[in-house]
Amino acid sequence: MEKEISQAVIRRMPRYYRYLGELIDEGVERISSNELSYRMQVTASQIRQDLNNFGGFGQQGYGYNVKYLYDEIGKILGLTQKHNIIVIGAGNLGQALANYVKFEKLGFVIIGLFDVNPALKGTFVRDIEVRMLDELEDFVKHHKVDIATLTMPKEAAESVANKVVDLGIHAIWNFAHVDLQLLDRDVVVENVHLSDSLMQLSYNIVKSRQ
Amino acid sequence: MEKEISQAVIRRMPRYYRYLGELIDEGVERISSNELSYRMQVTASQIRQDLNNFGGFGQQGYGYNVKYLYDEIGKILGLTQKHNIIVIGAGNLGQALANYVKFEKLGFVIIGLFDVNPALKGTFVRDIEVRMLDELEDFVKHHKVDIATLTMPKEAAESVANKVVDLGIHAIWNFAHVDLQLLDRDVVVENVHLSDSLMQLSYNIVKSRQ
DNA sequence: TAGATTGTTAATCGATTAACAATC
DNA sequence: TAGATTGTTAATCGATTAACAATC
Repeated sequence: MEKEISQAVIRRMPRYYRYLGELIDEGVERISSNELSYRMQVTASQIRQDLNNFGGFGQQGYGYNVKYLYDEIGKILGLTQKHNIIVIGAGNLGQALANYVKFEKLGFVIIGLFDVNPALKGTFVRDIEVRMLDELEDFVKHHKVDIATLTMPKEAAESVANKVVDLGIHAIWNFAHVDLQLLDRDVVVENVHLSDSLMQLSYNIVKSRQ
Repeated sequence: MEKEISQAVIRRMPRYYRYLGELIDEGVERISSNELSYRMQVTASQIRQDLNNFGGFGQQGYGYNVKYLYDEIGKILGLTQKHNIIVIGAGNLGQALANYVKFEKLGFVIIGLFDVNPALKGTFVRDIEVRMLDELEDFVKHHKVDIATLTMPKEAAESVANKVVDLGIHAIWNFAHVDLQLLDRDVVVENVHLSDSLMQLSYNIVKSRQ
């Protein structure tokens, strides 16, 4: 196996991707690590190190071809393939995510919305029908589902997460405010803990006042 | 000035806070760094190091008093004071956040919702009226606003961010998919880049398949 | 060719873990 | 007092930055 690439590096890749996309929009064809470092407020050294984890995308004396590098990072991030997403928990946050068209441009398409509240059954968010959670097994049989988004209350998250993995979904985007205990299960989890983010902001507010 | 505490440490504090809250709910009175490390899947050494950045909260031979430590971390994170929040951008995400009651338990209260779309003027989300953005200046004069949440399209984010700081709001919770350039401005920014999170998940999906 | 800039090795810095003396 | 466990120093590990030879 090749040497593992650290999550610190992975976390920075979407940002590179975003800046390169902006450069394309501006019509910039080539860029040096030095110019990019100035724009992004990171060191040129870090940019070159990060990119060289995945291969040599530049050319000495020239720099990087913007379009080429953009496409390569897209490949690295798996954006060349479509990702079908379901959202479990059709409350405010679930509906908000289902309404987000922006994700579709990156290849992430929400194809299903589930809840346990019978009052929501058959209602629509955009063109997505809200189904009952007990229909999930049948749904998964007929649709390819790549990612399950968890936007239900934290009490239910763990058991739903296990169910989802049982049904063959191997990626979870978790908004529930718990650490899912899925040890030894074949699943990758990405957490979005909004209240943690708010608390970090709060800390920095207090600090800035000192 | 005391030695700066790294953001790596700060990022972990809300998680400690959450676990200690759960321990209180379970009726646990005291806990050792070793027991806590087992629950949280981190090293006991890291827990003790992290906490000792802020002071000695434990007692040799005893461990940590759960309730006391919980309260102290709450103080560190600034949760003893109420934070008034406004949300700018009353689209899906903005409305979802305005509907989140959970944040209120932590002292974060959403007191205003703003947009530029006249169709939304005067509508309500929970008990929060949607106001037009040009009413913001007047609103800020009559209400204490601690945090401005940006949930508008990225094109507008930078100018709104500057306006908000001009009006005396010194904290921004930014959901717009841009890096706000607010150098030399007296403001703390916390970013939530949902599509970056999704791309990181996508990378890990591809990797797990190899 | 000469200048520019990468890819990569080496040096530094910071964060994590281990160890243990202090002490409850 | 003896055992337990912290607070803190020292050691290790990993990530970032600097330097420069390779090369376009």
